[in-house]
Amino acid sequence: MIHIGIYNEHKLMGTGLAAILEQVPDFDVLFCTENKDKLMVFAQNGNLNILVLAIHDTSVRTMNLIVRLSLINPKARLLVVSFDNSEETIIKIVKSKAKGVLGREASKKELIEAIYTLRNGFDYFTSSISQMVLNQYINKLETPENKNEGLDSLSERQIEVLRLWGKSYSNQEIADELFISVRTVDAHKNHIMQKLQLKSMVELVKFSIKNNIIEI
Amino acid sequence: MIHIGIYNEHKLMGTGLAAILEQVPDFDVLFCTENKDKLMVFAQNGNLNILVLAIHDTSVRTMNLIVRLSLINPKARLLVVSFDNSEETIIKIVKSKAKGVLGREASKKELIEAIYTLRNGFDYFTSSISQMVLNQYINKLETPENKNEGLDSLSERQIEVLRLWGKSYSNQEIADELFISVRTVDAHKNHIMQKLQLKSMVELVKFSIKNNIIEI
DNA sequence: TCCTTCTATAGGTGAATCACCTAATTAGGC
DNA sequence: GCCTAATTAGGTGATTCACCTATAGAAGGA
Repeated sequence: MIHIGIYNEHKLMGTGLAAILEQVPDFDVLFCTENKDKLMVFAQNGNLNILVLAIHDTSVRTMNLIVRLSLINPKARLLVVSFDNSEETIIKIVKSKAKGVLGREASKKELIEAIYTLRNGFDYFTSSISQMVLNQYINKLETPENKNEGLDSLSERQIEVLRLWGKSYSNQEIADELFISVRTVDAHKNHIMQKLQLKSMVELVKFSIKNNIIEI
Repeated sequence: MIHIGIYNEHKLMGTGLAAILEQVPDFDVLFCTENKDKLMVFAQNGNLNILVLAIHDTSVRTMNLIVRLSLINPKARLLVVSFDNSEETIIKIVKSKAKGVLGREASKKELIEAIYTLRNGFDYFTSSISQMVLNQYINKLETPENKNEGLDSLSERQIEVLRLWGKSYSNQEIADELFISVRTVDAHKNHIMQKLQLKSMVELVKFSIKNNIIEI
């Protein structure tokens, strides 16, 4: 008997998952909740084998939730079902201690397969996802020099310029604010673009949002 | 016997909904798909009474899908299950010809109740949602002048330009893509900025992200 | 210590874009 | 028929972008 818990912010969908799993004789659904606090209590159950987490975003809160769950009950293995199966999201989930990941294209059969696999002590990733992870790994190998793509590679001054620019300041306004020449502001932006390998201002805005420099 | 069709981009969740509905003796699940093209074919089935649509975003594409579905088979009443139950989203869904809306907090019982209600010719909205709609209606009365702040105020062409620009296309590239002059592209962007009362490109990117024109 | 690398600063130049306009044509609504 | 909006495109000057170069200082390694 495999004891399973379900968490889904979308209550109806959680109930749906439960309905699927209850069809399998080996499976026993211990709980199914859309409430985070209740989840934290239920998750401490010593009998719990598998915890199915359906997530709808990849916010810091959500990722922290996964980490916390893996800490409060290491015996319960985490199976994350994610609607968003972009490369970025998958990497985030894998990093956050999940033992298995299913994407939006997963089938009922795959869900059941994944649970058995996790129960047997192995990790499970949907084929499309494992391919993705592999690609990511290969890319890492191919660039021995870490591209240093993140915020860390930027200097304080560069971030400051980016921050003001993100507030819709013009170059002139930024220059006035920082008591430097407009050309310097321009140079800073150029250096940032070069360093981050971005093609356009649109991508720079996206980067800034991802890194919490610009609020949306 | 109520004949039901299910569409959910998240295949697993669609299967889950099917599992719930199959437990009800009165219900007959005709199909359950995550494929838009197949949905379009299945939806034409004359026997179809209820079409359950689980949606994960409120992009123009998704809303158009709802409208199209209501047109190709007016007999099949649409029940939309939305993860996002913000006021904005609900209004969009209601506008798009859906006969019923369920939010993320809906229960299995409510789903079944909603289907019976729709079958009987009435509309169904979760309580939290109907309250919201009411509030919105009151607000509308209070502001006779439509603010027209959103995506709706933009023309198809303007959205198209915005979409390409959001893909980091330069004005010249957009012009080539759409077979128009660079100046026209520029004019479109100016009109967009004016209409939306945006101060900078940064704000335009934010707007585009909020409205699912740019993916992040 | 010297050498290298990174950073902050600022300038040059030409192309592209922005921010203001005007304006013709067309389509839709009242 | 009139009015409004959309699409198209051009003018002009300011601003910014995308390439460079260049200097002074700081940090770090051989």
